[in-house]
Amino acid sequence: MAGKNRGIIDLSSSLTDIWRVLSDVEREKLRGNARILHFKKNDLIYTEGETPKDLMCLFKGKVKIYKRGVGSRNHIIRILCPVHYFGYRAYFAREPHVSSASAFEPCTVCFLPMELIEQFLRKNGNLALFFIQMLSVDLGVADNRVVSLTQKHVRGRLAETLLLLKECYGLEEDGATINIYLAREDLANFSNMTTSNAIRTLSNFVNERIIAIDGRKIKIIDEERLIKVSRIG
Amino acid sequence: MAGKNRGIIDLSSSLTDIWRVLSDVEREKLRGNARILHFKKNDLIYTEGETPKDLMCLFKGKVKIYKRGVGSRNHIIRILCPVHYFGYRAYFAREPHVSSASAFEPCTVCFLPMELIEQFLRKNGNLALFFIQMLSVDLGVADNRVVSLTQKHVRGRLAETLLLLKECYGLEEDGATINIYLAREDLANFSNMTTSNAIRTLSNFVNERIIAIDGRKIKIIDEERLIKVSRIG
DNA sequence: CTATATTTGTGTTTTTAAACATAGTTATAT
DNA sequence: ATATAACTATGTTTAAAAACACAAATATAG
Repeated sequence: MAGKNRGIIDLSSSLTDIWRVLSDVEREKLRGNARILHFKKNDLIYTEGETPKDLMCLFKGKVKIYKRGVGSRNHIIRILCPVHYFGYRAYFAREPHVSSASAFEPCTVCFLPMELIEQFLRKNGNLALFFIQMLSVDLGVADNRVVSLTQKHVRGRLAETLLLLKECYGLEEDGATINIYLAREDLANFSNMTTSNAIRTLSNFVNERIIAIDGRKIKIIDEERLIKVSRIG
Repeated sequence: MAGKNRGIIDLSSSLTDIWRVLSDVEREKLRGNARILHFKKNDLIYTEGETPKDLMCLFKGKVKIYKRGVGSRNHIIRILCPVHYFGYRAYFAREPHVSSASAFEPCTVCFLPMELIEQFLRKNGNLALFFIQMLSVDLGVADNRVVSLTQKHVRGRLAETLLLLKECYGLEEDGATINIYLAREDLANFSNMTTSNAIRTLSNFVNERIIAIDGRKIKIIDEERLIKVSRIG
């Protein structure tokens, strides 16, 4: 795990979701145990097999959660934007991490000891519900995603990924360009296809005037079509 | 939702996991609100789009949780054996069911109102942890499964499924036959392949003396090989 | 700023799995 | 008990995606 520097950050405004459901005593205790780390582009935040110790909260930057697959093919499980919590599932399941997390771009992450969190949530029903809800939503997303990834064709999968990226990271000032700078390989690993297929399919979308590309920047020209392609393949 | 008859069943011995973490007051309240229903083979227990109302606990029988996919292709997300809880995820995520549950064979299911459960777990940290753990384990399983289903080849996926079935439902008295009676179509839907591919690949496994089949009954002859095939494809 | 490594783009070939067709078999309902 | 429907088995064809190859463009490190 790389990362350094203790930033001067207002926890109460950054950890909003959790902060809201904590008591004053809990807040104080948490404040004293929070560590804030910075990661450079491509830095590993945690990795498969590691023992989970902290609840992590992405304050700034973009993160991918991914798994080693067959051969050297990675699979991106999900992508994160601020403010989202991660890294806690494996702790609760009492098992090592089954995935890795790394920074797409420079990130600020807050680390909170899971032991403390577990201690709190045993007494604090709202905090417990907070985790139950996050896990429940993520499990629902996973259930839906597996059908898309296994049953849709390449075009449908890539279209879905582009829409997810837009959903997660939003658009730039032009109201069309997806606000993330991704290698074709990441696009492929998030869409269950080879890099060449991602490149080729992206080119096809350009020819069909569904998107426009400028290097790694992707502009959505015809969202209706993209949604349709995502649905029917 | 089909089902009938109020069975005479000892809740305390059947709901062991939850029962253990409840207070006496909670137990009494739950006892008064539990409904026990019986389902016939192939009966639907709940279905996609329905509003989740109950925590369900499988007392007896075998259940599949599945999703409608592209075209008429279903995807089996997971299979359940007694005693396992299900149907609560969507309630916690505050959304309709994204999956359906149906009975592989005659089943006994206990229904507990989710409102009551949520009310309890807000005060009862152990109950909250119980759900957090179940969700965390299931999410980890889902994360692993998606890589298998998307990256392994047909042989590897089917081998993995056979091993999962053995894990879940165990073996018959002969110590080799998997204790479940499944159509090839279900096998296919659980392994992300077409029915013909499930049939063909099963035949191949028979020719290779990895398994033996007698109608729908599958006997594992060479588990080592099956594990190897599951790993390397 | 330049050299080197990585990524992107395209064409071609090969492999894998789906789709289709059809016959035989087994369940199921009446 | 028999008719009907559903499932299983196998061969053949077609389509989709992976693998491979290589040139061009672009990042990145020193």
